[in-house]
Amino acid sequence: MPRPTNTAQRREQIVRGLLRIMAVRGYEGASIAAVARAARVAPGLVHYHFADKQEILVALVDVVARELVGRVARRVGGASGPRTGVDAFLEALVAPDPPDAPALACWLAIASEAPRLPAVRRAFDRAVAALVRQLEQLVRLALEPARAPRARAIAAELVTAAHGELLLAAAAPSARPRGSAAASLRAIAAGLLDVPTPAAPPA
Amino acid sequence: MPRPTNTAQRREQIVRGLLRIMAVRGYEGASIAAVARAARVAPGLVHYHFADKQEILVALVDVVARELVGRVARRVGGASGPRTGVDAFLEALVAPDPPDAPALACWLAIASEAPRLPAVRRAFDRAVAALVRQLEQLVRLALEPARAPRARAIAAELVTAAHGELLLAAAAPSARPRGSAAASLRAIAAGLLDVPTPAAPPA
Amino acid sequence: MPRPTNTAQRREQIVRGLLRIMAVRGYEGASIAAVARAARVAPGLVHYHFADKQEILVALVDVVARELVGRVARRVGGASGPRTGVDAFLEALVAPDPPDAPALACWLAIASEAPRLPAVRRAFDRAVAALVRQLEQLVRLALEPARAPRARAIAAELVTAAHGELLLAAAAPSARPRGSAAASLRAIAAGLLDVPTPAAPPA
Amino acid sequence: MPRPTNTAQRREQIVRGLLRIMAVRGYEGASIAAVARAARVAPGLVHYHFADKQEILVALVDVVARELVGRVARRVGGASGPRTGVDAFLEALVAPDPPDAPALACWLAIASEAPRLPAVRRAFDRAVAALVRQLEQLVRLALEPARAPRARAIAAELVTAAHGELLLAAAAPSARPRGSAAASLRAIAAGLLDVPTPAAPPA
DNA sequence: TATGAATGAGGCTTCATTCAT
DNA sequence: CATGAATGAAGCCTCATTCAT
Repeated sequence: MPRPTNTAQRREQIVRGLLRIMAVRGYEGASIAAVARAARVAPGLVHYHFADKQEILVALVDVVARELVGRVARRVGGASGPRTGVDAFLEALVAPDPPDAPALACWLAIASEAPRLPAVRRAFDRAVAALVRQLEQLVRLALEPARAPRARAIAAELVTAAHGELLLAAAAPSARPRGSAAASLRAIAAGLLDVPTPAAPPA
Repeated sequence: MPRPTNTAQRREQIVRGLLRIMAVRGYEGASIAAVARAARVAPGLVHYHFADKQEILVALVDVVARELVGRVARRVGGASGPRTGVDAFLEALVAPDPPDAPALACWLAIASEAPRLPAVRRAFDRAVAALVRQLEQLVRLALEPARAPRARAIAAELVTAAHGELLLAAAAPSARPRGSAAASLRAIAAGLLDVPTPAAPPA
Repeated sequence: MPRPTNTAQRREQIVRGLLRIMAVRGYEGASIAAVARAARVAPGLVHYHFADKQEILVALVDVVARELVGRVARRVGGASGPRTGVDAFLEALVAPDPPDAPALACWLAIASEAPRLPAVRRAFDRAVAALVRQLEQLVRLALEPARAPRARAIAAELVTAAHGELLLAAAAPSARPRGSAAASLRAIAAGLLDVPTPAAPPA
Repeated sequence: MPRPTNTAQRREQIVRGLLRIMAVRGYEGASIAAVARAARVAPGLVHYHFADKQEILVALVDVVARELVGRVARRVGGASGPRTGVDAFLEALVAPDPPDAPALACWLAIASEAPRLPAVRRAFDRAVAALVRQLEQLVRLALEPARAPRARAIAAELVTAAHGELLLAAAAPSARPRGSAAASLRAIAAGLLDVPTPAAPPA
């Protein structure tokens, strides 16, 4: 077995190349050549390790998702109470420390492609579901026991709202009020955690 | 003065061609040729009426925005009370009647391009701001007077959350709980309208 | 209707570009760029008039087939008797006048691609069937009336043998005896026209 | 003298890999990677044993030729009379038992490449010449002594016609009459063996 | 000998944009 | 205004070949 495989590293390297380019130019704007350059790799090598461009994107979903989950966990770890756990989680999603900015920009770009790329959608969908479950634990802690069954739904609503923040922060920056997106999410969280769900309107 | 100009109709026609294609294939996927075909217009004519592809997209933002606002107004008009006004508004954004589906898909596609296309971003930003102001009126009615200054922020938060619903409904359809996106938004609205904003954490 | 269409001429022009290149380098060896150059046309124009490379090839089958049929008809027209009609036909297939050489080389190249390209196979199949029918008429004249029902089969056998000559003349030039391929075909024709089909062996 | 060389087996293994792929996809369609996979060999090894792709093809000519000759010999061996010997030979060429099909498909693919690859053409040419000589013996037995000098030419004509059958069976399957290609060849053989060559036309 | 990674040229195709009519 | 052809620059991908191990 003369030649040990280094596929895993190379794939990661290339995926991170896509991350860097895509954060700035989006998926369609990320040419294979640019990705290869960013990954410091010969262009031909990209298709040696990936069947096509989309496959890199699918791999990227997992990489970025892992980073998100990791970062969120780190921030939440430092939170002092149940309520602050939820807040820390949401803040991690929308108010990145500078080094996380590319990953978040990328995350949004991925979401933008997902509707039209089934394989990407599946991967993204799984990753979002994981985020929701992660948040669900924190929500459960912050919720009075009687409302525990709502934990999942509330977590999903918060994750969804956070994605709205991500989207509009990038796409309509001045249409929303001053103040951090995190503050908005805290307000929403507060509302969901404290108020019982209203009955549906009589239609 | 021979020939009355028909530029306005032609532009509209072409813009609606883009709308139809873009709702399905996204912006990059909408080739000028396909747009022209959808608009039943010769390809060459497109660049007679628009300097470049992006200009069509910018025009599209206004067209779709007008439709959104119109539809929202129509639905809200039928609402019986202040609270149902807000709910109707949100529902109009996320639960389209079938004929509105393409416009909403397009809206999301526009939002996805906005971060990287300044001209599009400006137009989109204006449109979102208009939606926020429109909702602000309804929120004000549903809010006890003492909290009126929060109306704008709450409206913005709700519009933002609605965009999160749009995004994840298309990009991560199974990661969120059963039930209509509208119900989730009602829950969020209820929380925001009834609960005072919590103080920021001590940081 | 400002701009009259010239699609037909351009398509022909491009198809003849393919003919010239393919006669020398085969189908895979005929790059779109080379074809465009041979046709004195910009590379991009090729895909304006043809969906893909294969479509040019399919169009080429018809063009070359028409030429073959035409040339054969011309040569046969000069033949003096029924037997010489058949001979002239076969000679036209395998012993081209110099200006016809590229078309015949191309014909063989087409036959070589046909097995793996269904659309090409269909077109080629039709063209060969037409040749067979054309020859059938001549065979019928040369055949004693009692054997008329064999005319079609004999024509097919002769066309087939002629394709064998084409193939081996190009692929195994020295494996066959001196003397023109035409002479060999005359011998085969003589045998088929004069001798009743033998019964199949008892197996 | 450590390690006995296994070069011969490896080459054979690789050549048979090419055979399998080429029978289905043709020469250009047979990538080195696919051949290596079919041969269950690492891609890098291919160019250790062969200087380039064409060299594998040249080697393949001999392998397939050997198989053809062998199969023909086997079938002819079972023939009862001189005439059936010729018939058996031709049948072996055009009506393969199922396990021989890939080799014949490959044979045709080789013939298609030969015109443009001199080294391949030489090898193919030699192989065809060998087939002709093999058939010549059988023809001689079936021919009345006075016509013995024609044996070689007749053999060549029959081999040529058989290649025509191969080509059109693959490229124009429905343009020829029902019934086995073998029957057509029997008819041609009968004609050539029984009828004296006609004089050339007066030109 | 053998492996699997690496390279870089080149092919097909798409497409925004321009232009002659 | 309108049409349809024309252009040329990329883009994605394939692949024979080379190379380090």
